[in-house]
Amino acid sequence: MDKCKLIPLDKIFKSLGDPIRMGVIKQLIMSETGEMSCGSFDYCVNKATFSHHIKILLEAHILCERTEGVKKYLFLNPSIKKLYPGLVETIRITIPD
Amino acid sequence: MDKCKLIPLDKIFKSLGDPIRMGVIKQLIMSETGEMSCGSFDYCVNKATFSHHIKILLEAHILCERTEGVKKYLFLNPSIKKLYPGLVETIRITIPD
DNA sequence: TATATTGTTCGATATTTATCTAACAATAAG
DNA sequence: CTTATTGTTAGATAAATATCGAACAATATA
Repeated sequence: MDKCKLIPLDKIFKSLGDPIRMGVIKQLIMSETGEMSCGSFDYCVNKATFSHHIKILLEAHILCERTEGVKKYLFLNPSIKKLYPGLVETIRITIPD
Repeated sequence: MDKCKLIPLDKIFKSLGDPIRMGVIKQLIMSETGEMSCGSFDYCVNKATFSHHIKILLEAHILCERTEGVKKYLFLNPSIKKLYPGLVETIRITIPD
């Protein structure tokens, strides 16, 4: 739970400092259910590259995953919003209405 | 003023995603006057390298500068706090008391 | 069992980034 | 005018990162 406290904020920022990864977060924020399978995101790179970016977000503990059959569903780590409430809000206000 | 709106958030995050640059922001937040000269920061790299990191923060418009004689004083861009109030607060809560 | 779907891993490559030393520029002080 | 202070720039190098194609693994379906 408090594992996120152990993740230096600069590592979190670093993981968010990429347009593709930021796109993932924004799409999750905008999603109805709060979770999306890897293949359901909009992205403009090879799927291997996309997988690489997802891995980075998972390792920064910004995302959590849930496997169902052959699909892997991703969602924002609820602890992040608790520990750094201003972080998700900052991203949210950059999403056009 | 609203020039910051034009800076994509992922670029801002990227500029913050480095321990040295994060150190600069934290030291400014903790400073009495809100501004510090380049040479007055604590850092553990060559001064040329440090200058490089400062440049990145300036280009991300997170910092502003003011020159006085041979010294250059740096301070947080006031617009950042207005546009992204959660951002500075997120950094602040990671600073030990 | 054979095929399709979903996602990861491997190996290679190109780009970006961090870092240093040395030289430089601008101001200040003697 | 000479020297010290403060910070930047140039050039070189090493490390990290992004990217892709191809092969793979696991599950689902026909």
